[in-house]
Amino acid sequence: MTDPGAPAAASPDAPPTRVSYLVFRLERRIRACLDDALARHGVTTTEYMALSELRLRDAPSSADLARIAFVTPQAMNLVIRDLEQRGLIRRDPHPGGGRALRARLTPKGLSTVRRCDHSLDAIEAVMFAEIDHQARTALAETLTLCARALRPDTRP
Amino acid sequence: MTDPGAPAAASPDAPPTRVSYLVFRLERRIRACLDDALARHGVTTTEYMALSELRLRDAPSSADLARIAFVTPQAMNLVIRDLEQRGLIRRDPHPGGGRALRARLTPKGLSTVRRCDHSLDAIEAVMFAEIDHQARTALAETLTLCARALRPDTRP
DNA sequence: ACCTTGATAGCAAGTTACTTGATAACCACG
DNA sequence: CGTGGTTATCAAGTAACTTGCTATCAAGGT
Repeated sequence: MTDPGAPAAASPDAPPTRVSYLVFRLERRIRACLDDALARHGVTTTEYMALSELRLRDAPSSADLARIAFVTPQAMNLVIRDLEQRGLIRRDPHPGGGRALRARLTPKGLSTVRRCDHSLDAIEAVMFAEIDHQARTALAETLTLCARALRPDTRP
Repeated sequence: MTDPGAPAAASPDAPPTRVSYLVFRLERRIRACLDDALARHGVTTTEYMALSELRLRDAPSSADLARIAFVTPQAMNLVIRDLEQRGLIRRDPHPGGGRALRARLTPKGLSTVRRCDHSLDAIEAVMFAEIDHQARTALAETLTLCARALRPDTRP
């Protein structure tokens, strides 16, 4: 059978493979593996990403998280409210008043995100098996620069 | 207002940013830009990827394309049939018999995919503005290796 | 001949992770 | 006091998948 990874020739003008396309493909692969692994912990990849961001930041609101993840406030709110109902996070009104609710991980949420981390560690170990340390850091750096260049909000 | 790009401190144990997460974020950004640009040409990102693959390969069937893109045959079939109805591709029965239909780009499909290429060129130009040529090739190479490592089908 | 096997195309329904649009609460400002 | 900005939340819709099923076609085994 034809190898799905190799172009298999037969093209009049051969356009080079786009980096964007490589990003799409890799994202699909990681997500498929991660969805599968996280299902055993009862969370989705989207939820895991929100939980990770909550651990990293200082009690952001749902709208803050939406800006971070480049999604609409409504989309993030659905995720956050679901996580709250399942006891993985809790939300308190902002001390300075206002309508914003500051979200934090509960102990249960923290232990969940730690278990998910181990699942992702296993996937990245496979993914990076043939990649040396220098190439990994170069990859992370370049990906960060690319994402920053495509930001909609113009920043310094 | 908080910068959504920087972690903004305040975390007990600071876990390092995962490469997977960087891939997810960049994919989201590229897709948002590309969906927007391709809408003017009347195709979606998914359709554009299928059209690109059709230009690169020698008249694959819908099932072939599904394997290439890591989706189910049904999912790819929906895309292919829609593209056929819109006259961007045509399908002929396989000369060796069988049920498979070999898909090819029509002239209209080819000109469409070329116009889409220019849209993607513009996006990648922005994305790579601060990235030198060596880092770009290193990025492409590492992404390819990572995707290959996560393949479900074991190949040499 | 007959029947399974394997690969394909196609239909139907359901899911996930979003989207836009609208409503309402809350604060600060002029 | 009203006006604008930010937030949460409800409602409906969409893109891009998924699983499950059926039907067609060719090749191989008995």
